[in-house]
Amino acid sequence: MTQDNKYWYLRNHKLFDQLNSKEIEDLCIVSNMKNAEKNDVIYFSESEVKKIFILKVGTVKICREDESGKEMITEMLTEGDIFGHLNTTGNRYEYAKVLSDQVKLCFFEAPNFMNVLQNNPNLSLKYADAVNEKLFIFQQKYEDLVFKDVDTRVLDFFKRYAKHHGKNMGDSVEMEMLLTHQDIANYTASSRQSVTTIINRLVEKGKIVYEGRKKVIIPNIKEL
Amino acid sequence: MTQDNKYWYLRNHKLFDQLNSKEIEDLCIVSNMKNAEKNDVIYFSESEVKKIFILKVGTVKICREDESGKEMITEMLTEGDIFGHLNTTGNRYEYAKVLSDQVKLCFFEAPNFMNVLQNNPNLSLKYADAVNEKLFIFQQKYEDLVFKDVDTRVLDFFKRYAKHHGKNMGDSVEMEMLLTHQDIANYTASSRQSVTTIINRLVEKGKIVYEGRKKVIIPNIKEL
DNA sequence: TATAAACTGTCATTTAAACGACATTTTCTC
DNA sequence: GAGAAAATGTCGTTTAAATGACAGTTTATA
Repeated sequence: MTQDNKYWYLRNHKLFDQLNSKEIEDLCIVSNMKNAEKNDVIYFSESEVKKIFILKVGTVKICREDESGKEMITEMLTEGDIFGHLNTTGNRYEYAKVLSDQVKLCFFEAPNFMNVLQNNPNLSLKYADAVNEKLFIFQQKYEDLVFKDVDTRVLDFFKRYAKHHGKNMGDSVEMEMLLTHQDIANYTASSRQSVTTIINRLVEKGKIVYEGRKKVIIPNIKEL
Repeated sequence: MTQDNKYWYLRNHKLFDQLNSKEIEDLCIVSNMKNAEKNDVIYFSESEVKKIFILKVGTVKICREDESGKEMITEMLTEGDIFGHLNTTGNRYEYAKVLSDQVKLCFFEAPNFMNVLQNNPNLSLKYADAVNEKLFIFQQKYEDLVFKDVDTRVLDFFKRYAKHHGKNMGDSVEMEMLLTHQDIANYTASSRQSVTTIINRLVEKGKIVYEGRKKVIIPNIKEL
């Protein structure tokens, strides 16, 4: 990964698009690039140094586990998304695992990133915005878990997945399915068997179509 | 509420403690103070102008409802806490209701607050921190809802309530209970009847003591 | 201070969804 | 391409917790 690539990537990220060339160059100096592949764990919340990651290519899941090892997927992230933590306060054990064949990402060590923030009010605001957006998503997830039943949550999962990971072809959406039923269960706070049953009902109704296990087509996203 | 009171309040809030006198004065100009009393609704997410509130005195609950009117309490806030929204993106219907006899609060209209943020990188960072803290809390709430059963969630509620609303007297904690069983149910994503039963079990075990309905004592917070 | 309204207590009943168990299918790997 | 491993499909069973119903208690208010 050359310095030039790094430069252009940062330049084109929504967080940094208002920085001038000098500022981007400063960012370049404190940023690192990294590649990883399927099933790699690329981030531990318990690691020595706090880091902020920005996904450039690929898809990862962010997971937590309870004492018994039961996994929960808190986020599915893709191009342009950020994860990791700046401040060290009370963040529970959490890790990121690669779902796509490849990921490319860029990361900063927290203290370095903080320094840059300190000198760029606009960037700080954008960072606050990004955190705010995540806050909204989690508030919504929480609300969904309280108010909605499993069927609805799984349906919502497909809508959201289609939005973030699908290719639109008119009303229909085509997508590569990177998650197993168990993963979908872990994401929707449900069980593997329930997910299987719900998906099969959706397939029977023609709302979604599976071509093998890895490719899903939603014939009409509006009627899902 | 005189200008002086306003000044001292802002001056002593953690968000603003690094601003100089001139900056605090600027904040004063765009800030408003407001009093309200028990059961008043002081904030609607759907109101015309987006606002940021800072609680000075008292306790409020932040609620959401589903279509059928079922209430969920997302947050219990007290002195120094902030709520409301800066950006307008997709925040669902949400309101704040006063629980204590009195509240005093201070608020900014979003655009004004943004202006101040824009010129104070340190303040932006602190604001980002505050949002981050909220994010952590919601991630934790989500995790608890996925992994923990009702008994544990209600117990956790008492621990948290003791921490934020209790007076410590050595190992014991004394607190004014501002919530009904129904409120606790709405906060813990549970039912009124379950909460009643669980509380009575805790009382039988001597873990908590009720003096009337409004005063609760936890004899030994460490053994709760 | 009487009456209504809100809150709490305690049942039995229902229900959504997890769980266990095992068969079948697909994918991986040697 | 055969065997192992992972993923999916389909049941019956279990379970945690909601719900409904009604009685008792406290608090509000007229």
